[in-house]
Amino acid sequence: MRNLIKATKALSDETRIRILKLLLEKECCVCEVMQALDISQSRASRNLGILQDAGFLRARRDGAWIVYSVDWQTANRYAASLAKVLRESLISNEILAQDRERLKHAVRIGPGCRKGKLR
Amino acid sequence: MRNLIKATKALSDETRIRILKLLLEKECCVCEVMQALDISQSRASRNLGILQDAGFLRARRDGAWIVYSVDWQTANRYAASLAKVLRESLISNEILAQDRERLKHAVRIGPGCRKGKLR
DNA sequence: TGAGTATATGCACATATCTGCTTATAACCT
DNA sequence: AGGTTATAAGCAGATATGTGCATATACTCA
Repeated sequence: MRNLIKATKALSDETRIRILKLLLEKECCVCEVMQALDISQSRASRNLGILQDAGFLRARRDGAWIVYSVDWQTANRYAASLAKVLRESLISNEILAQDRERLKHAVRIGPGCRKGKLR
Repeated sequence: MRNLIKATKALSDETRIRILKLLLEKECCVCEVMQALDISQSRASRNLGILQDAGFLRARRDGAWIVYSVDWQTANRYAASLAKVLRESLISNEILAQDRERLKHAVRIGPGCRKGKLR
């Protein structure tokens, strides 16, 4: 029961739904997520952490970055079930379309990019 | 998106999961739910209302009682999807087994029964 | 090894959620 | 019609949640 609640709780927040829908398209590092959703670094990191803790995501290091992706082999079977539902949901949502669009132009240069520090 | 969040939020609470699992077995009135889960009347009523508002349940009057049941024809398609997931979940959960057991002995005599007013 | 940087986390605050208690509502049934 | 009763809802208090800001951590890469 605890696992199920953890999974549904994780999915009961708009920011996290947007993140998970994004990652269902393509794995991302934290700085790509924050650019795609146009949110702060701490907000992106924290919500990625919550999704990971709930069993939706796995993280791996890739050079300087930590890349998050959907964990279909998760230990939390409820997370996998819900991820499947989400995959078929919100197909033509405008907000999510914007997120995907911004992701196209996102670059892996770290959180500083949002402060105009594009070196 | 709002509908999806409403549905997941409704399912991110243990009391409501217990109620929905109970109603997946058999439709119930409020006083049966409070007896089965051993919770207060206001708590039962409020959480039934939240589940109904989220699209999981429908209510109909039956004599003196209002009977809640799972709404498979709900306007919120996400609620239906999640209800399907829940139907296959928590199959051998101990708490839910107890709820079902207490439901067997529940009677439709209203909320007063918990205060020893068994006339 | 050390400077630099991507990510995580502590803290504070605003807001939301859940519950019990109490009272209001509404519908039945005589 | 009116008393009775099942259910809903207002209120207050405790707890949980989401976020920004600032800082800590940890890893890379020269």
